[in-house]
Amino acid sequence: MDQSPPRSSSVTVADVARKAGVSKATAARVLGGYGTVSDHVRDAVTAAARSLNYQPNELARSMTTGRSGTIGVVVGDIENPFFSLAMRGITDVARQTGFTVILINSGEDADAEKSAIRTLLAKRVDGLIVSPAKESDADHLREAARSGRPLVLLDRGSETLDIDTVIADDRHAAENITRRFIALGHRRIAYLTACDTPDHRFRAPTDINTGSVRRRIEGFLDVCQKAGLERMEDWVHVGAVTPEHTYRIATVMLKSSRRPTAVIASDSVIGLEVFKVCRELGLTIPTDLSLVSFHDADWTSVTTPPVTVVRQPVYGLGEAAAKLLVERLNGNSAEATRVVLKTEIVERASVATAPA
Amino acid sequence: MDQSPPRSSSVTVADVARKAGVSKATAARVLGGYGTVSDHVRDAVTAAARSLNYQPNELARSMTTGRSGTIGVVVGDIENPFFSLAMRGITDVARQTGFTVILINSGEDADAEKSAIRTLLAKRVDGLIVSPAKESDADHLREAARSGRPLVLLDRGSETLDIDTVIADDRHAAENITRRFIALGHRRIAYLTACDTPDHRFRAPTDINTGSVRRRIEGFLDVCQKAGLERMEDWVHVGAVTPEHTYRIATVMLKSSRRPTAVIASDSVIGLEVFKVCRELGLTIPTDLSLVSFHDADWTSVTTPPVTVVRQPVYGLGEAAAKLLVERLNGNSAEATRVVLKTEIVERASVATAPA
DNA sequence: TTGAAAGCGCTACCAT
DNA sequence: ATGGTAGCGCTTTCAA
Repeated sequence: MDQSPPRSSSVTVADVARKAGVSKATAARVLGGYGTVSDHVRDAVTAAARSLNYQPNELARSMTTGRSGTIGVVVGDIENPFFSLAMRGITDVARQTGFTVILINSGEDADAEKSAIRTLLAKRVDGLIVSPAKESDADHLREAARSGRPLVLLDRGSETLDIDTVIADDRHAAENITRRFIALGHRRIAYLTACDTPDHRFRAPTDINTGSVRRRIEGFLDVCQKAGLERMEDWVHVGAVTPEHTYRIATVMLKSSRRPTAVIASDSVIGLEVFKVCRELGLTIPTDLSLVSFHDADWTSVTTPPVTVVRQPVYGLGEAAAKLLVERLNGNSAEATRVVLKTEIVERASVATAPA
Repeated sequence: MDQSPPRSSSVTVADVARKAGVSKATAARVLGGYGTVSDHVRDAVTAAARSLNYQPNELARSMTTGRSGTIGVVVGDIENPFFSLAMRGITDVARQTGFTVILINSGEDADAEKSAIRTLLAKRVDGLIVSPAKESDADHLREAARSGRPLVLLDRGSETLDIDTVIADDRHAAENITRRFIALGHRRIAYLTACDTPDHRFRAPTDINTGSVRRRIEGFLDVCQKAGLERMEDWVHVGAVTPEHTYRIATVMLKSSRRPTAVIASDSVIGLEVFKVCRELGLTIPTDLSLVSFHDADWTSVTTPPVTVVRQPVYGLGEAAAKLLVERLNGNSAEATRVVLKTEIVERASVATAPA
């Protein structure tokens, strides 16, 4: 047919139109798949496009339509299995509905998150899914929500924010675990979280900026209080931001003479580290220490003993968030929804009665 | 000052220019940070922009400059720890160099990958990082490379492709493991991979479309052959595409009367499943079966026994790919590079001499 | 230093 | 059914 097709980047509708011997408008109609064209012309344009190796410019398309077919996602850390699985849920829905995903890691840093949202908005994403690092200053979220681009909060988000949110019933899960521990005679129960406070000490749930974790700690403290356990705030450890930090915190905690007899790990990365420290210190699970971790990570089922976990519907969280966003994009403008997905406790063998 | 700022989406340079009492061109110069402007005018424009809450439209900017500040990434499955870690390396470099990342999952499907690349190109990404599902038909890769947008292949890519590539020394790693096994007296050594063939049976390395895996199997077979082991092709199992598939394959394999005494798992998801099946069948590692897995996943260090792995510099793979891409974007047009990162065998306790 | 005007490639509206 | 044309919001000559 033709010799070497020209560099694709420069072929425009105008070129195709010229080659097909029709107007730019007509060529655009068939290339863009809108309006009405006769079969004859359609074939001619299609042929011309192919022979020129025409590649549409989505940027130009977005410019005029005002829609980019893109959704922006801001997560704490894509390396964390929690987020990578949620991301899978998001991207699956995106693909099915014809959207493309821009991903930005905030590193759980509020400033980075703000700039990420600004960048995404500047790139004219059609909507946003954000897993906010902090909820104390949520002005950028409110602003984003008001920018006209739909915003859905993932896994976090406080009740005070009038924004679509998809979370798990973290509080409920934490309450269940705590009750179980207490029923088994545990009194020294520790909670470990990556969330940090300015002075790395915990005083009250309001110190915690991450909604999902705050709710869990509230549930934990509530149940403890109702059971007559006092000053359980002292057993909440914050700042397990990296495995190294967790290692240090867990080591100090478990070497203490008044060490806990039960531990709740706020995510699987923390749970893994606690497990390792136990080994290192020669503590036997569950005889010496009972352990429950949030997130049903793969490793939890192959350890000896396998560890009891809170299974969160992580993929479903991402999926639901994306579906909700797409609905908004399709014009659903009902008031802000709050989707709460059920968690489930997977009993394995890391929980036992408190040592005497 | 002003009353409620207008909906940000509609504020353009023209609006700012009008408010600041300068021409559109001048306003654009300060807003875009190019050209020269007097301090006085700069201040006026900046003030006007702030009071109107001006948000630049990157789409329009990209239209005229031809650069979008975006790189497209196509991976097999972001849920896989391997890819999520590599992705972390990529996004970190991207952020540092002012780029934004569009992520598409191919699901290891060649057609999906093609359409992903097309989409990305249509969105005018500045460059691409792809982890190709198959290498047999790499026309779309060649075409992408010729489109003028730099392309870097991640973890995979054959020698015949004249495209920038970042991989690990998989072959070397596989050779080492195999030699070790043979030295320990193993003769029935199985290799399990997710890569599949049309009839789900393995005959020769050329059946394998994924470069990294093909290289490993080549290394495996080579060492076997030199050691005088014959028909080791029969011990290569393909099609462990999901945990369920792996479960089935591993179960059949390990229940067989001529079951292997050593297994090499081609990734950590497969390794985990093999570990589970061993448990279920009551096989003791390493007494009954030696196990080595590729990818130093978190779970491998907490099992009993902990499992020996090939540690690949996964984060570094992503990082190197992104750095290489950014160099290209900055004009480096030397000929295609092939970066090979070193792997390391992490000795743990899942390898022993062959059972008698 | 500043301004006017011409595009970037496409869609969308209004005629014909 | 088809063509002409006016933008989208920005950058980038070219003059002044």
